[in-house]
Amino acid sequence: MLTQRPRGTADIYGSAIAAWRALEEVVHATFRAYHYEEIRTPVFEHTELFERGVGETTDIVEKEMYTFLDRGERSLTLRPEGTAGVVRAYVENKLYAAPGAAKLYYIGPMFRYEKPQKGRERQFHQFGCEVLGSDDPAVDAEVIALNVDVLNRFGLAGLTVELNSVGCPVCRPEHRARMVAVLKPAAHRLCPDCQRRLDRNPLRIFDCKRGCREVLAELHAPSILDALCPDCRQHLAAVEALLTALAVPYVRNPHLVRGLDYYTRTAWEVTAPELGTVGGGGRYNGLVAEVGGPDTPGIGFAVGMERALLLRELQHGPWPAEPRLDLFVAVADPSATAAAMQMLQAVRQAGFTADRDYQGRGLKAQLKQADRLGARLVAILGGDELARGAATVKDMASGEQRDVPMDGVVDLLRRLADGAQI
RNA sequence: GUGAGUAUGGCGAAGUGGUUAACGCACCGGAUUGUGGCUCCGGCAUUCGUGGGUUCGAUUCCCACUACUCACCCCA
Repeated sequence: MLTQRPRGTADIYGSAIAAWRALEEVVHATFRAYHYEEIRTPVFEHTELFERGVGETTDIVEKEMYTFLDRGERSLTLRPEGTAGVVRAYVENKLYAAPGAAKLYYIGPMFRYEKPQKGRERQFHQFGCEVLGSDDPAVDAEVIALNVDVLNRFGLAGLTVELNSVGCPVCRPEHRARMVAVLKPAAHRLCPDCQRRLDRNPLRIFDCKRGCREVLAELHAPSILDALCPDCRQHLAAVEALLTALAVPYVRNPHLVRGLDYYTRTAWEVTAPELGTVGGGGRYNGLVAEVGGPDTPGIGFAVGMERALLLRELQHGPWPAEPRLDLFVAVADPSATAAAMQMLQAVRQAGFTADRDYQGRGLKAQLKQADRLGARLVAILGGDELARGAATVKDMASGEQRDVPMDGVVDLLRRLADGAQI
């Protein structure tokens, strides 16, 4: 146990880091282009925030939260998703007082107590955004376009936007009641999972893979799209028209249900054939009021970063190796240690990457190491060089070597960087 | 929460109820004095996830536990 990470967590290091940083850079650059501001909220919040904000009956709240008491007997929970914390911060800091809609994005770790499998961990990472203060369908369309754009910028292809409307407090309860009324008498014909869904989330039965859909068809169970109220219907139509205008390809999926209770109207998922869901989002017009703020419409999405990275690797293979080392300093004699360190520091401070051996290995082994590290140049420093006041500098690609004054190595590197030959 | 599979050196991977647990890669050292990539030679698991049991004897058989992987559920 002592040397084993907790289940469902990962150490991210080595060759994986480059891919992570690249993704993070794409995220920041994309949100900057759309004029979003980053917000960093705590990784833990009061448990009630998630209970209210995510929904008491969701899987997340019922069985997936990392909840603990702190020393002051407060119940705190490691955030299982990003929206609740951002909405809380929006209300607490009165960001609604600023003119216009608030456009916020976040990036960071989330925590859910789940059984790990491919693309699913207990500590995972999401980036996402929230737009608070506008009910304009143009915002829906822009946020969906942004959701796709950021993934495309990361090099992901073949993504599909699945789009649906889950209605609003006016039309959803009605639809739900009609579904239950139709299905309840036939409950015994549904699979055990769907019998539970009937009470919890009847819309999900449309997604059943075990034949329950046939029962739905036979009973003419109502589709949510047919049950939408005029306002919701109009909103959806406007969003679709704008997506088309933006050339964002999407498919309607009337069975798409977002897991969290706070969603209203627009709901979507971005999926990849290789992996399934990479990200998803929706509108949540009741959430801000639910957590005690002014009645404010909102919309947002989240993308699973592990999944984006996984997909990137499936589509393009392993991330290319890190850039090579500009200079390796081989210490051929301990008496040259100080001179070697001076050279290293000078080269590093000039903006190049440089390294040496710390194991006290022989010159041969140091050259071998330099080769493995992909060093462009190796500077050999020993008794001879000290006496001469010049390092023996070897070009590892050509094998040629020549004497270079101790303080001339930076200059040489600069010339090489400009394309000169050694 | 349900189901299935797997656990052998840094990594990959053979193997058998019984003296010294293959092999490949990596790593370390050497093959001329202070010089890499190729080649050659040598070194590198008192030990086979952990704990029990069966047995004269178990890494190989049984049980439990733990971890990992995959699927379901759900989701990112």
